[in-house]
Amino acid sequence: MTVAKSVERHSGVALWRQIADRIRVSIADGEFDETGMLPPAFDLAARFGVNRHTVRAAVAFLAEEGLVETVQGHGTTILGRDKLTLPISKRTRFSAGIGGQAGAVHIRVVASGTHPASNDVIRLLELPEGADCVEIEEVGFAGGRAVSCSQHFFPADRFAAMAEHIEATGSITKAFIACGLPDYLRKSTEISARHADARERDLLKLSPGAIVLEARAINVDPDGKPVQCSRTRFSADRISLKLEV
Amino acid sequence: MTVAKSVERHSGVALWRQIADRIRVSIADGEFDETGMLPPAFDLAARFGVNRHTVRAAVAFLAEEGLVETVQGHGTTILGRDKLTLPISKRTRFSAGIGGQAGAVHIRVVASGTHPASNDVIRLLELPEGADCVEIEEVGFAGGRAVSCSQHFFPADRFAAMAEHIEATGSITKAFIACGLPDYLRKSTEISARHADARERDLLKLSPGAIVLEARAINVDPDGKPVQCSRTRFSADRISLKLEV
DNA sequence: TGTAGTTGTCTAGAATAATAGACAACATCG
DNA sequence: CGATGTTGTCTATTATTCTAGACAACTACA
Repeated sequence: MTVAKSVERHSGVALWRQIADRIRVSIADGEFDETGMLPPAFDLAARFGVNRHTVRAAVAFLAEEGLVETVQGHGTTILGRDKLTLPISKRTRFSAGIGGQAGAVHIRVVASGTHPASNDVIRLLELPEGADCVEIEEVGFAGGRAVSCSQHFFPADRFAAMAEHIEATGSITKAFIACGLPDYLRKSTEISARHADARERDLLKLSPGAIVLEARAINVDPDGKPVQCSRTRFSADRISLKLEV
Repeated sequence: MTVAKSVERHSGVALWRQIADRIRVSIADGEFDETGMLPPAFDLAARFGVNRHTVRAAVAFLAEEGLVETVQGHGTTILGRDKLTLPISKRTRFSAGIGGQAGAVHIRVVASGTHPASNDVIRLLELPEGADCVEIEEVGFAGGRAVSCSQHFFPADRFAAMAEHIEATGSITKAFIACGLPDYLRKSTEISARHADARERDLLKLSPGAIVLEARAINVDPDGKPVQCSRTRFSADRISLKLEV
């Protein structure tokens, strides 16, 4: 009763996209671990019952994602995609946590602004009614790949210049130091999992249906006063979280 | 910092499909609850920045799914999509559990056969080594919609004719009676959630990325002897499970 | 009854996706 | 070097998707 499954035509999803998605899960399943390479485009075309050019489009898409690398005359190599592990503890730092597992680590601000804090943010940051907050949306990169996207909220009175400092240093820890806060601690972290929404798929270059780990965190200064609340979504493909007690 | 998100071209996903998916979540979010109807095709086309015909394709797709119903000259009505609740207890019966919440309830056999039981099935059904089992794949309907698909395994010695009886009666309970077993009890149920695979999407008419609830169950006769083990996947959109202790 | 608002259908054309084949460019290995 | 196997690029053709516009068919309401 096993059902051989090929690509579906007229499904509203282009063949190359279906094939790319299936190759991606085959890679994740370790199907090509023996050789570390994808089969030749011609073989893949036969397997999926499509033209070689269609497979080429799929593989090109995966190459753009950074999942594979193809070199002319040689073949298509599967790049190491070991999941990064982000330890979460009292002293969680994105860069330090990921560093050593991946090459360059930095974050890039995609949007920022100052505005009156919402009720949630007022509660989480223990702000007075009507206080302003700095909101920053940022994408985290490790080893050249986007692995996370976050929304951060800081009290506007103490951290008005966070956005500039983050852009300059590529690190929240360093930006805190620049704002006169040399140390901070993780007060709480809540973790959930769900489907990536359109915004996350866009920022993290995920496929439809991809799964994200969402961590909602509050950081406090050494006196226990909240300095940051944030909502970070990690691509579940690329990151696993390790809770340290 | 809100980001207006329109449809993506050249993404490998047809525009009508993207639009259908977004309308589906808008409905789920209650966006059209005031009127109970979709906006006119012309308005939707403007909202998504596409042609009216493209929206029509999306709405036709949703209509085929049974999510909406459009009538000429009037508009497109959103159909009631209250989730059905299936109580799970010692005396779980699909028909009886769903009945009363939805109109016609029945199951349809899509495949069946008798073969030597796998190791898992031998263990679960407590069969002697090398025994045969009857395997049946079936889709459950409620109110005209497919809500579940299942694989069932029965000991072949006692229930050789299950497939015929199920096809004839549309009910497992009745088929058991026809096989001389007037009563049975639920021994165990394990529940998990995951993405629907291609087979499930096909049988249940689900979209890519849809989520299924998977229940693995064992039923026993009044003497405690296993008579059935099964793996049922419910469309998480359409069914919720209620555990009764 | 008639008017406004809506969906259904038809035609046609443009843009995109997929197929097909030929050959060039490159890597590897004997 | 030369043979083989691979990817890259080009052209051409077909199929599908999307756009565009016109008008018919239908509903609802005054």
